Amino acid sequence: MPELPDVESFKRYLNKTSLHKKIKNADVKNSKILGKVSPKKLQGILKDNKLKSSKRHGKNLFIELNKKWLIMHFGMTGNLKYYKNMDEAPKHTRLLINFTNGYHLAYDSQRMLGKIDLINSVNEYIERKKIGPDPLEDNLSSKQFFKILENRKGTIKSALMNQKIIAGLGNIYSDEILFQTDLRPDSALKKLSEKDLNNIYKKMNSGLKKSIEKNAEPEDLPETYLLHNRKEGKDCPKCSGKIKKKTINGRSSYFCNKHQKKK
DNA sequence: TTCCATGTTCCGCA
DNA sequence: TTGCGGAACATGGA
Repeated sequence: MPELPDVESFKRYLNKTSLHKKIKNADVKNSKILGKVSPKKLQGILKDNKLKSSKRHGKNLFIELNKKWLIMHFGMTGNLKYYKNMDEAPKHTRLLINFTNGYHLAYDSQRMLGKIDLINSVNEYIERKKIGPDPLEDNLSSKQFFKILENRKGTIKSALMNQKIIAGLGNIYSDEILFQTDLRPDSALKKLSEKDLNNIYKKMNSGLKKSIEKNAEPEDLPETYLLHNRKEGKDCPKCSGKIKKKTINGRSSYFCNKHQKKK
């Protein structure tokens, strides 16, 4: 799940459910999901604290505490859930925050590919990790978009997925954007015209916004989206073509063999 | 049993 | 320096 629209949905969910509530205590269920912070320190800081505000940049969710920020990355299988009764607890809870009102907020992660850490400054973190601009949060213009892709080698797909170039797109949304732009994911970046890049820019923005509008629920997205048939050999949701699969940058890419052209 | 999965990082090589 | 392939991480569904 967790690409930009999913993390944005987590953020809104967190804001709606968990901000400004007094934390009774917190429980690190599996310390492998922690970065540098120790379970003891994290639990100590969360105890009697409040979640004050939240920010998102790319696939990262930042949650403000007193003078500190909690950073959550969701990996491939991360999720947040706010609930009251313990029988609703998600199966793979790795961090559990218990509020004094009797409710709980669980960070769930089946495959544990995500990370939770404690940092001092959001901007400092983004700079240090060299994370690129967020298309929505940073209001990225088409001009800036051209500029950050300028003089880069490789395929358009790997550029879109590279968090250091642009933050938030993953495997599914990169494929989706290129599907809607009629370009094959293995097209060479330097062969794309300004018009191609402008199309990608537009589809990226409209696609991300549309998905956020629908809380990143795939079933609520238009039937013409690739994600409904993102499997080798399936029918193209847009034309009479068939879906093909190719490994690009170590990830499976899916595209229509008919309406998507390689440049 | 084997393959694959919405992510990131590290290594070796070109 | 940049980019790519492959592997590793840990878990479960098909």
